Amino acid sequence: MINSAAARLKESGLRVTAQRELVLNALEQIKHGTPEEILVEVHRIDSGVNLSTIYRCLETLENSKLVTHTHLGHGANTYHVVDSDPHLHLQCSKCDSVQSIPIASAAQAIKDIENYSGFKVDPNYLTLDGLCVECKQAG
Amino acid sequence: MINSAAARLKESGLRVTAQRELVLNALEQIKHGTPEEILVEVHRIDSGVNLSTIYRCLETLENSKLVTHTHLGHGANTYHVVDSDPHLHLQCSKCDSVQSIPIASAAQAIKDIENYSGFKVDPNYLTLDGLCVECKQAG
DNA sequence: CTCGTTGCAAAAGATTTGCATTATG
DNA sequence: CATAATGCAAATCTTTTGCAACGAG
Repeated sequence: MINSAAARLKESGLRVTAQRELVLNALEQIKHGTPEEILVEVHRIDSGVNLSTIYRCLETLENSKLVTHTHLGHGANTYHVVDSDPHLHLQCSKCDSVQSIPIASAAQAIKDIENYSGFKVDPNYLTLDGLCVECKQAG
Repeated sequence: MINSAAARLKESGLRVTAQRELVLNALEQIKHGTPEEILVEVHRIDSGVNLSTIYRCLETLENSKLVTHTHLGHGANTYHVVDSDPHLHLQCSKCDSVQSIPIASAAQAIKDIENYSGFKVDPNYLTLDGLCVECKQAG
């Protein structure tokens, strides 16, 4: 837990609602997940929360930079909390497993890309496809 | 044009159909696009082609490595032809513009990430979000 | 000719929206 | 108490699938 969900909402100037706290806490539990997966986690605490509320909360939280999302693989979007230790995602195109690694491991490389392109890269959104260790060996 | 669409299909052991040629040629024209955008381009030549055929063609072509796709931004999937000069995509989160840069500029980045994680990265799928030059200056 | 491919329509899945109700500040 | 957020149901958008007709090899 970085900081209480309520505190982070307040800092961002957002209303503190039970649902938003639940979404933030759920994301901290599961690290990353689709709206559907987040709903399941939220329902462990309060089964009355609606899917469209999850979507709306995620949109609000993303606007306030409390969460971000990436497009993992071929499925639905995946959201995760923004924290002090940004990371990038590696997804295996064979088994769909997702691995997170600290952004530092690619920091210099990202600088190279920025210098080359003039682009300001947002590493929170970075997702790479490829083969994980297991599938690489198996294949 | 890298090689005639029909020739590439034949090389890959695929049946040569008008629709597949149209999809390949459309992708060469527009460089990258969603199934819907590809349909529009294909319809300039033959307005009888069905959207589901576009989806099926793309799937087939992707299986044979003639095209790949990435998840750009917040919208639908984007497909592009595979050519001899692989590139990665940079998408601006503000204006949604897409810039392609040669893979070489990220080669070291990818090596670093592979060394760190054990992952075998497929750079054809790589898309970075961030701010393009214009929006960076504007913002 | 045979079997893969296509068109069409319907189904399935994901996300968004209108509106009445509830709850925060 | 005013206004933003929520629940619910319906609408929308994207992608997939069953099936009969068509076309490549």
